[in-house]
Amino acid sequence: MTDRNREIAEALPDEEVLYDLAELFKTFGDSTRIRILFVLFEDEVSVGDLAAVLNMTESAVSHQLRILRQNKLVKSRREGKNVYYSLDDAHVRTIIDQGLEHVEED
Amino acid sequence: MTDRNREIAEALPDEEVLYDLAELFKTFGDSTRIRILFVLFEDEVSVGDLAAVLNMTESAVSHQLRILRQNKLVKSRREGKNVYYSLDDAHVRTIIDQGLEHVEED
DNA sequence: TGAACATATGAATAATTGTTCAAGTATAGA
DNA sequence: TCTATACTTGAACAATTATTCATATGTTCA
Repeated sequence: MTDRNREIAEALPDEEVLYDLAELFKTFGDSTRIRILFVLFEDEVSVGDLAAVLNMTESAVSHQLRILRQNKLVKSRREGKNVYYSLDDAHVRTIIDQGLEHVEED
Repeated sequence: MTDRNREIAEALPDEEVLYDLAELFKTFGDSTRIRILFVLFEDEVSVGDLAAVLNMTESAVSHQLRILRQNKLVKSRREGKNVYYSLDDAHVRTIIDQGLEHVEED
Protein backbone atom coordinates (compact mmCIF):
# COMPACT_ATOMS: atom_id res chain seq x y z
CA MET A 1 0.00 0.00 0.00
CA THR A 2 1.60 3.26 -1.15
CA ASP A 3 1.26 6.55 0.72
CA ARG A 4 -0.87 7.95 -2.09
CA ASN A 5 -3.22 4.96 -1.88
CA ARG A 6 -3.49 5.38 1.87
CA GLU A 7 -4.28 9.04 1.34
CA ILE A 8 -7.05 8.20 -1.11
CA ALA A 9 -8.45 5.51 1.17
CA GLU A 10 -8.66 7.99 4.02
CA ALA A 11 -10.53 10.51 1.86
CA LEU A 12 -13.41 8.04 1.34
CA PRO A 13 -16.67 8.68 3.23
CA ASP A 14 -17.57 6.44 6.15
CA GLU A 15 -18.75 2.93 5.37
CA GLU A 16 -22.19 3.85 6.69
CA VAL A 17 -22.56 6.79 4.32
CA LEU A 18 -21.41 4.68 1.37
CA TYR A 19 -23.89 1.98 2.29
CA ASP A 20 -26.76 4.46 2.68
CA LEU A 21 -25.91 6.07 -0.64
CA ALA A 22 -25.93 2.72 -2.43
CA GLU A 23 -29.24 1.94 -0.72
CA LEU A 24 -30.72 5.22 -1.94
CA PHE A 25 -29.67 4.66 -5.55
CA LYS A 26 -30.88 1.07 -5.42
CA THR A 27 -34.30 2.60 -4.75
CA PHE A 28 -34.11 4.49 -8.04
CA GLY A 29 -32.80 1.40 -9.79
CA ASP A 30 -36.10 -0.21 -10.67
CA SER A 31 -38.31 0.90 -13.53
CA THR A 32 -41.53 0.37 -11.56
CA ARG A 33 -40.34 2.74 -8.85
CA ILE A 34 -39.06 5.21 -11.45
CA ARG A 35 -42.50 5.15 -13.08
CA ILE A 36 -44.18 5.74 -9.73
CA LEU A 37 -41.95 8.77 -9.16
CA PHE A 38 -42.77 10.18 -12.60
CA VAL A 39 -46.48 9.88 -11.86
CA LEU A 40 -45.94 11.71 -8.58
CA PHE A 41 -44.12 14.48 -10.45
CA GLU A 42 -47.54 15.19 -12.01
CA ASP A 43 -49.79 14.93 -9.00
CA GLU A 44 -50.61 13.47 -5.61
CA VAL A 45 -52.16 10.09 -6.45
CA SER A 46 -53.95 7.25 -4.62
CA VAL A 47 -52.65 3.68 -4.63
CA GLY A 48 -55.54 2.53 -6.79
CA ASP A 49 -54.96 5.23 -9.37
CA LEU A 50 -51.23 4.47 -9.39
CA ALA A 51 -52.03 0.83 -10.07
CA ALA A 52 -54.44 1.82 -12.84
CA VAL A 53 -52.03 4.26 -14.49
CA LEU A 54 -49.13 1.81 -14.34
CA ASN A 55 -51.27 -1.19 -15.21
CA MET A 56 -50.15 -3.20 -12.18
CA THR A 57 -51.80 -4.88 -9.21
CA GLU A 58 -52.33 -2.74 -6.13
CA SER A 59 -50.27 -5.20 -4.17
CA ALA A 60 -47.22 -4.82 -6.37
CA VAL A 61 -47.54 -1.03 -6.26
CA SER A 62 -48.00 -1.06 -2.51
CA HIS A 63 -44.83 -3.12 -2.01
CA GLN A 64 -42.83 -0.63 -4.04
CA LEU A 65 -44.41 2.34 -2.26
CA ARG A 66 -43.20 0.89 1.02
CA ILE A 67 -39.63 0.90 -0.26
CA LEU A 68 -39.97 4.48 -1.51
CA ARG A 69 -41.44 5.47 1.85
CA GLN A 70 -38.65 3.77 3.82
CA ASN A 71 -36.13 5.77 1.82
CA LYS A 72 -38.10 8.97 2.45
CA LEU A 73 -38.71 9.65 -1.20
CA VAL A 74 -42.51 9.69 -0.88
CA LYS A 75 -45.00 10.38 1.87
CA SER A 76 -48.59 9.29 2.33
CA ARG A 77 -51.80 10.68 3.73
CA ARG A 78 -55.05 8.85 4.30
CA GLU A 79 -58.36 10.38 3.26
CA GLY A 80 -61.23 8.04 3.95
CA LYS A 81 -60.63 4.72 2.26
CA ASN A 82 -57.90 6.11 0.03
CA VAL A 83 -54.23 6.67 0.72
CA TYR A 84 -52.65 9.43 -1.29
CA TYR A 85 -48.95 9.46 -2.08
CA SER A 86 -46.77 12.42 -2.99
CA LEU A 87 -43.08 13.28 -3.28
CA ASP A 88 -41.30 13.86 0.01
CA ASP A 89 -38.03 15.34 -1.16
CA ALA A 90 -36.74 17.99 -3.52
CA HIS A 91 -33.64 15.94 -4.35
CA VAL A 92 -35.73 13.33 -6.15
CA ARG A 93 -36.35 15.64 -9.09
CA THR A 94 -32.74 16.79 -9.31
CA ILE A 95 -31.37 13.26 -9.18
CA ILE A 96 -33.75 11.98 -11.83
CA ASP A 97 -33.18 15.04 -14.02
CA GLN A 98 -29.42 14.48 -13.94
CA GLY A 99 -30.02 10.82 -14.75
CA LEU A 100 -32.19 11.84 -17.69
CA GLU A 101 -29.50 14.15 -19.02
CA HIS A 102 -27.02 11.30 -18.83
CA VAL A 103 -29.14 8.69 -20.62
CA GLU A 104 -30.24 11.16 -23.28
CA GLU A 105 -26.63 11.96 -24.21
CA ASP A 106 -24.94 10.76 -27.40
CA MET B 1 -59.53 4.51 -16.22
CA THR B 2 -60.43 8.15 -15.64
CA ASP B 3 -59.51 10.93 -18.03
CA ARG B 4 -57.08 12.33 -15.49
CA ASN B 5 -55.35 8.96 -15.16
CA ARG B 6 -55.09 8.68 -18.92
CA GLU B 7 -53.60 12.16 -19.01
CA ILE B 8 -50.98 11.22 -16.41
CA ALA B 9 -50.18 7.97 -18.18
CA GLU B 10 -49.55 9.84 -21.41
CA ALA B 11 -47.19 12.28 -19.70
CA LEU B 12 -44.82 9.44 -18.72
CA PRO B 13 -41.54 9.11 -20.66
CA ASP B 14 -41.15 6.27 -23.15
CA GLU B 15 -40.62 2.78 -21.78
CA GLU B 16 -37.11 2.79 -23.19
CA VAL B 17 -36.12 5.95 -21.33
CA LEU B 18 -37.61 4.63 -18.09
CA TYR B 19 -35.71 1.39 -18.53
CA ASP B 20 -32.41 3.16 -19.28
CA LEU B 21 -32.87 5.43 -16.28
CA ALA B 22 -33.44 2.49 -13.96
CA GLU B 23 -30.39 0.80 -15.47
CA LEU B 24 -28.28 3.87 -14.79
CA PHE B 25 -29.34 4.14 -11.16
CA LYS B 26 -28.85 0.42 -10.68
CA THR B 27 -25.22 1.12 -11.53
CA PHE B 28 -24.98 3.53 -8.60
CA GLY B 29 -26.85 1.11 -6.38
CA ASP B 30 -23.93 -0.97 -5.18
CA SER B 31 -21.50 0.15 -2.51
CA THR B 32 -18.48 -1.32 -4.30
CA ARG B 33 -19.20 0.75 -7.38
CA ILE B 34 -19.96 3.82 -5.26
CA ARG B 35 -16.58 3.37 -3.56
CA ILE B 36 -14.86 3.06 -6.94
CA LEU B 37 -16.46 6.33 -8.05
CA PHE B 38 -15.36 8.10 -4.88
CA VAL B 39 -11.79 6.98 -5.47
CA LEU B 40 -11.99 8.30 -9.04
CA PHE B 41 -13.23 11.64 -7.68
CA GLU B 42 -9.72 11.94 -6.19
CA ASP B 43 -7.60 10.74 -9.07
CA GLU B 44 -7.11 8.59 -12.14
CA VAL B 45 -6.22 5.17 -10.71
CA SER B 46 -5.05 1.77 -12.00
CA VAL B 47 -7.02 -1.42 -11.42
CA GLY B 48 -4.38 -2.74 -9.04
CA ASP B 49 -4.39 0.43 -6.95
CA LEU B 50 -8.19 0.43 -6.89
CA ALA B 51 -8.11 -3.13 -5.59
CA ALA B 52 -5.53 -2.17 -2.95
CA VAL B 53 -7.41 0.93 -1.80
CA LEU B 54 -10.73 -0.90 -1.62
CA ASN B 55 -9.21 -4.08 -0.22
CA MET B 56 -10.74 -6.30 -2.88
CA THR B 57 -9.47 -8.76 -5.48
CA GLU B 58 -8.51 -7.30 -8.85
CA SER B 59 -11.02 -9.63 -10.48
CA ALA B 60 -13.93 -8.29 -8.44
CA VAL B 61 -12.90 -4.72 -9.17
CA SER B 62 -12.48 -5.47 -12.86
CA HIS B 63 -15.98 -6.93 -13.07
CA GLN B 64 -17.46 -3.79 -11.51
CA LEU B 65 -15.37 -1.53 -13.73
CA ARG B 66 -16.86 -3.23 -16.75
CA ILE B 67 -20.36 -2.34 -15.55
CA LEU B 68 -19.32 1.27 -14.92
CA ARG B 69 -17.73 1.40 -18.38
CA GLN B 70 -20.81 -0.05 -20.08
CA ASN B 71 -22.89 2.69 -18.49
CA LYS B 72 -20.37 5.32 -19.61
CA LEU B 73 -19.58 6.47 -16.11
CA VAL B 74 -15.85 5.73 -16.35
CA LYS B 75 -13.32 5.45 -19.14
CA SER B 76 -9.99 3.62 -19.32
CA ARG B 77 -6.60 4.14 -20.85
CA ARG B 78 -3.77 1.64 -21.02
CA GLU B 79 -0.22 2.66 -20.19
CA GLY B 80 2.15 -0.26 -20.45
CA LYS B 81 0.98 -3.07 -18.23
CA ASN B 82 -1.46 -0.88 -16.31
CA VAL B 83 -4.95 0.27 -17.18
CA TYR B 84 -5.94 3.59 -15.68
CA TYR B 85 -9.56 4.45 -15.00
CA SER B 86 -11.13 7.89 -14.63
CA LEU B 87 -14.58 9.47 -14.57
CA ASP B 88 -16.27 9.84 -17.94
CA ASP B 89 -19.16 12.09 -17.12
CA ALA B 90 -19.85 15.32 -15.28
CA HIS B 91 -23.28 14.07 -14.15
CA VAL B 92 -21.72 11.45 -11.92
CA ARG B 93 -20.60 14.04 -9.40
CA THR B 94 -23.92 15.89 -9.43
CA ILE B 95 -25.95 12.73 -9.00
CA ILE B 96 -23.83 11.48 -6.13
CA ASP B 97 -23.75 14.92 -4.49
CA GLN B 98 -27.55 15.09 -4.54
CA GLY B 99 -27.68 11.59 -3.11
CA LEU B 100 -25.28 12.63 -0.35
CA GLU B 101 -27.46 15.61 0.52
CA HIS B 102 -30.44 13.31 0.76
CA VAL B 103 -28.85 10.69 3.00
CA GLU B 104 -27.25 13.30 5.22
CA GLU B 105 -30.59 14.94 5.94
CA ASP B 106 -32.43 14.60 9.28
C1' DT C 1 11.13 -16.73 -26.68
C1' DG C 2 10.05 -17.19 -21.96
C1' DA C 3 8.91 -15.51 -17.44
C1' DA C 4 6.57 -12.19 -14.64
C1' DC C 5 3.15 -8.87 -13.96
C1' DA C 6 -1.47 -6.47 -14.82
C1' DT C 7 -5.94 -6.95 -16.22
C1' DA C 8 -10.05 -9.26 -18.19
C1' DT C 9 -13.43 -12.84 -18.59
C1' DG C 10 -16.50 -17.09 -18.06
C1' DA C 11 -18.78 -20.25 -15.09
C1' DA C 12 -20.52 -21.27 -10.60
C1' DT C 13 -22.49 -20.08 -6.27
C1' DA C 14 -24.84 -17.45 -2.72
C1' DA C 15 -27.55 -13.62 -1.74
C1' DT C 16 -30.89 -10.12 -2.96
C1' DT C 17 -35.10 -8.67 -4.99
C1' DG C 18 -39.81 -7.91 -7.78
C1' DT C 19 -44.13 -9.93 -8.43
C1' DT C 20 -47.97 -12.93 -7.30
C1' DC C 21 -51.25 -14.92 -4.37
C1' DA C 22 -53.71 -15.26 -0.23
C1' DA C 23 -54.92 -13.29 3.87
C1' DG C 24 -54.96 -9.29 6.84
C1' DT C 25 -56.31 -4.31 8.50
C1' DA C 26 -58.83 0.10 7.93
C1' DT C 27 -62.75 2.97 6.59
C1' DA C 28 -67.44 4.18 4.91
C1' DG C 29 -72.09 3.41 4.30
C1' DA C 30 -76.41 0.59 4.58
C1' DT D 1 -73.08 -5.16 12.49
C1' DC D 2 -72.50 -6.70 7.76
C1' DT D 3 -70.63 -5.74 3.21
C1' DA D 4 -67.85 -3.52 -0.08
C1' DT D 5 -63.86 -0.95 -1.11
C1' DA D 6 -58.95 0.46 -0.50
C1' DC D 7 -54.78 -0.69 0.90
C1' DT D 8 -51.08 -3.52 3.33
C1' DT D 9 -48.44 -7.47 4.42
C1' DG D 10 -46.12 -12.15 4.52
C1' DA D 11 -44.59 -16.21 2.17
C1' DA D 12 -43.08 -18.30 -2.04
C1' DC D 13 -41.03 -18.34 -6.52
C1' DA D 14 -38.31 -16.77 -10.38
C1' DA D 15 -34.98 -13.74 -11.93
C1' DT D 16 -30.99 -10.84 -11.27
C1' DT D 17 -26.48 -9.99 -9.48
C1' DA D 18 -21.76 -9.59 -6.71
C1' DT D 19 -17.96 -12.28 -5.67
C1' DT D 20 -14.77 -16.15 -6.20
C1' DC D 21 -11.91 -19.19 -8.70
C1' DA D 22 -9.67 -20.69 -12.69
C1' DT D 23 -8.13 -19.42 -16.95
C1' DA D 24 -7.16 -16.32 -20.75
C1' DT D 25 -5.16 -12.05 -22.84
C1' DG D 26 -1.91 -8.28 -23.16
C1' DT D 27 2.54 -6.03 -22.07
C1' DT D 28 7.38 -5.57 -20.61
C1' DC D 29 11.92 -6.96 -20.11
C1' DA D 30 15.68 -10.29 -19.88
